[in-house]
Amino acid sequence: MATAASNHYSVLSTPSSAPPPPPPHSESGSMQQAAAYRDAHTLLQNDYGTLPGGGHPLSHAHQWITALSHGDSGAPWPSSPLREQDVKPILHDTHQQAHHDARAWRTSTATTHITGMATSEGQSLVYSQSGFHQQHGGHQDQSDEDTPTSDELEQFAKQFKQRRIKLGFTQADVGLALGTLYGNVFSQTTICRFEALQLSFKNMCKLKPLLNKWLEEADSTSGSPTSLDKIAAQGRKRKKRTSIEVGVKGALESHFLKCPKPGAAEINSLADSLQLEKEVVRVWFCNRRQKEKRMTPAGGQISGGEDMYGDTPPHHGGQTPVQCPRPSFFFSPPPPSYYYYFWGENTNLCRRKLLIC
DNA sequence: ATGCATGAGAA
DNA sequence: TCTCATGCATA
Repeated sequence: MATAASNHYSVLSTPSSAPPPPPPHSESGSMQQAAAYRDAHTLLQNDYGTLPGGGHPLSHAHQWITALSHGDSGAPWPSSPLREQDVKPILHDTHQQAHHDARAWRTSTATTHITGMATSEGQSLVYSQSGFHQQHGGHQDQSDEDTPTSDELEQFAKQFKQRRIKLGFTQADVGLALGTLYGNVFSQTTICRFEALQLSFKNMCKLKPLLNKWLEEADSTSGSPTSLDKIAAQGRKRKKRTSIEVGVKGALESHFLKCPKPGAAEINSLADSLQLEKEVVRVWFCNRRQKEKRMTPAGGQISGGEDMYGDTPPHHGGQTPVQCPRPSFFFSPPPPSYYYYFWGENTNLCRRKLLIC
């Protein structure tokens, strides 16, 4: 089953050699570029701005590529190493990031001294991953230079989102703007995750300065329209997204609970029994683990340690890693359907609860 | 908003 | 082979 990838790989190619990324020109008016671009594209693309999360019926820049795609059957995906789309923003700048990782996320209460606007902090996200404190020991302040605390990040994210929406920009717009402004393009996805605190702490720290700059730009600037230069899409083939069936997914979840880090052999047999490509299974576990490490779970709350399955290296030692072959009590054999429902979106939450109990 | 995927770098 | 940052594609 598992409606695996239908042999169709979208090919995104740009005939002409894609024009180089926007030069790090003056920052001033650059902001408008995105706006202009947005306007222009609003007419061409469907828009994402209408996302329930608070989007505006604006545009949705990053999908401009799809418009250029043209079928190119056959060839298995990894044929073209030409991956320009995943424009890896090479931000070497922003302090090579401290050692802290996702785990450093929002720990205890911490100091919530945000410089930004007031946001009803009534929902305290609880993506605490155990109890790690960030080293705001010696120098704390976050400006852009120092490592912000998770609370600061949280506040900033909220503030950012609010401002962004007020200014009438979509997440995609911002992503593009970052490209025109600083040469680092980001997708709607990334901006979205930033706002939702679904990135690793480290990643959040890296993006914050950029978004902050953008915010300042956007705030200050008002008119001056500018050219809309942007990065053109590059061609490449991408495996069509595999759609894993609910049932299969449940099975995977089940295995994940027992062993979040299955070995090759295990993956193989799993893939075999579930009738999935081995690679798909492998990737699924990778993504699942990654998801587990993010601070904000789907539901928006969580509050446990990250290493419940002890996959993390000798990091912040001391913890008692729940090794792979963990006691299997709750995932005995109730009817699958039950499980699916049980896990749903809040796998993290559920699991933690269970673990705590 | 999120699931599956890619690729660089690390282990 | 994993982690991590990131994004296309899709719900």
